[in-house]
Amino acid sequence: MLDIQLLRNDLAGVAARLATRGFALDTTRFQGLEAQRKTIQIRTQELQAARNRISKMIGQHRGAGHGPDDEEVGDLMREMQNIPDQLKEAEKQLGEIQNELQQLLEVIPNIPHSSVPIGKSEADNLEVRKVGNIPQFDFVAKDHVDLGEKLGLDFDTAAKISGARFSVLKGGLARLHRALAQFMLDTHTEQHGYTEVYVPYLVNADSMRGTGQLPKFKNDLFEIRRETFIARGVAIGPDGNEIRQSETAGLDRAQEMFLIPTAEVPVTNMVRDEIVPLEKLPMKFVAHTPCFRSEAGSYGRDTRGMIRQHQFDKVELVQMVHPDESYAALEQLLGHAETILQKLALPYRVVKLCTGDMGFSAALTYDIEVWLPAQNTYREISSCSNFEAFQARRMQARFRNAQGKPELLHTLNGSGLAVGRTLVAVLENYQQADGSVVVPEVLRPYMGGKEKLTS
RNA sequence: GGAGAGGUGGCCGAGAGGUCGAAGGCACGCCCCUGCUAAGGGCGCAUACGAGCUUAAACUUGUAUCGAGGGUUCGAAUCCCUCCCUCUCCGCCA
Repeated sequence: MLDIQLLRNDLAGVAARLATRGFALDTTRFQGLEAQRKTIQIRTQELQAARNRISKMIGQHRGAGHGPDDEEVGDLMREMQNIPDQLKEAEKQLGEIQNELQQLLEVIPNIPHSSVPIGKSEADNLEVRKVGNIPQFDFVAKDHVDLGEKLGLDFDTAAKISGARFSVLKGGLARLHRALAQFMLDTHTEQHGYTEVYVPYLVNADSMRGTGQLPKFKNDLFEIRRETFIARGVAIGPDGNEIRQSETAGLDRAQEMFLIPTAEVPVTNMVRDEIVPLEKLPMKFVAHTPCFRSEAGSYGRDTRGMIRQHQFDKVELVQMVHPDESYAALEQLLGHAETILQKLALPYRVVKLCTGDMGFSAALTYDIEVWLPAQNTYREISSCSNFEAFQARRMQARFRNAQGKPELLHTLNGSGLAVGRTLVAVLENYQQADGSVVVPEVLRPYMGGKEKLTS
C-alpha cells in the first residue's frame, strides 16, 4: 500500500510513475473521495467533540451529587438531544467513505524505483549479467520430461491422484529433490547468516492482505473454507424486549484460509503488527515450504513437465531491514540466490525487470533465469524483490528507530531457489548421452555419495 | 468434542457505567543528588488519523483506539449479543 500522504501531496507525480508500469490511477475518483472524506470527517469529529464535552459535564454534575432531574443536568440533556442521531449518521457516512478509499488504495501497485527500466513486457527487461558456460552436447539434448520418465518422474500417476499440473517423484529423483532443498537451506543458514524457520502453509486473509496477494489476486490462490455455525445474536433491552442484532453477526473473515503461494507470505507476516527493536535488524529468514498456485489464466502455458505446477517446493529468503539498507540488502540477497546456482555449476543470467513486468508489491525486482538446454533458453528460477515499505505499511510492521519512534520496515524476499525448477535444470544440464544424469558434486553428500542417476 | 478461566499501553497489572488514554510497577529517555558499580529524587515516555501553523520538522488542537464487530445509553474498558484468540483440566489424536 502506498502512503496516502504521498497521494495527497503529489497525486499527479504518483499517477505518472504508476503509469510507467501500466497502471492507470483514477485521480478524479481519489480527489473526489478525499474531498468528501475531509468534509465528513470534520463534521463527525465536531459532533464527537460536542458529545464528549457535554457528557463530561453531565458526569461532573452527577459526581457532585446532582440527580438526573436537576436543572443543570436537564439543560445539558436538552443540548445533547439531537447529537446522537446526527453523529450516528455522520459516522456511517465516514465509514463508507473510508472503506471506499481503503479499497482504492489496496489495489494500487507499488511505485517502481527510479532505476527500474521503463517497459511494457518481459521483452523490455534489462539483462544485468550472464554467468556460467552453456553446456554443449554431442547428442540431441532431451528435456526433463523425457529424461525423468526413466528416472522416476511420473505425471500419469499424479494426474490420477490429483489432476493436471501435479507430479510424482520416485526413487533417486525424489531424493535429488530433497537433496536440493537441504543443500540450499544449509548454504543459506551456514554461509549467508539466515535463520531457518518452519511456518504454517495455511494462512488467514490478513496475512494474504499484508504481503499483497489480497484483495487483488484471489484467483491465483487455493482457498479453504471452514464450515462454521453462524449464530444470530439477540440482546435484551432495558424494556425487556429483544433487540435485533446485526445481520452479519458471527460472519467473520477468519473462517477462510488460504494455501500459501510462497513462503514469503507466512515468513514476512511474522512481523505483522510488531515493533521490532533496532538492534534486531536486519532480520534474515530462510524457509523451505511447498507453494500452491491455482495458475488460473495460464491454461495452455507450460503444460508439459514440471515447470508450472499447482504444487512445488521453494526455499525462500526473506529479510526485514532498515529503510536505509534495503537496496544494499537486495544486492546481497540476489548474490545469495546466485551462489546456489554457482555451486551447482548451472549457467544463468540475471535480469532486472522493467516497470511493466514487475509484481504488484515490488519496487525493484531481479529475476534469475537458469539455462534449460532442451528449451534452448533461460527460464525463471528465482525472483528477488525489494518491496520497500509497501508490504510493511499493509502489515503495520515497524521498528523503533534511533529516535525511539516507530518507523516502517523495508521487506525483501527472493527464491533461493525454486526447488522444482532447479531439479529440471539439473536434469537437463547434467544429462548424458545414455539418458543418465550426473549428480552435481555439491549434492553428493546429500545423496549418500551417489554420482549418477540411472534407470 | 466437554468443562472452566482469560484477552487492558514496549512488558506486568489495577479499574467493573461518568471528571479514564486509562492507577501502580518494570523497562526506557533527560535532569538532579550521591559517588563507586548499587541506590535515591524530579520530569518525561502509546499509536493512528484529521485540522491549524509550516518548505519541513517541531508545536498547538480535535478524534479514534482497553482482542474484533454489533447493540443498549445523554455517556461504555466497564452492561448485552456474536465471533476470534490464549491458557487450564478431561476426552480424542499424528
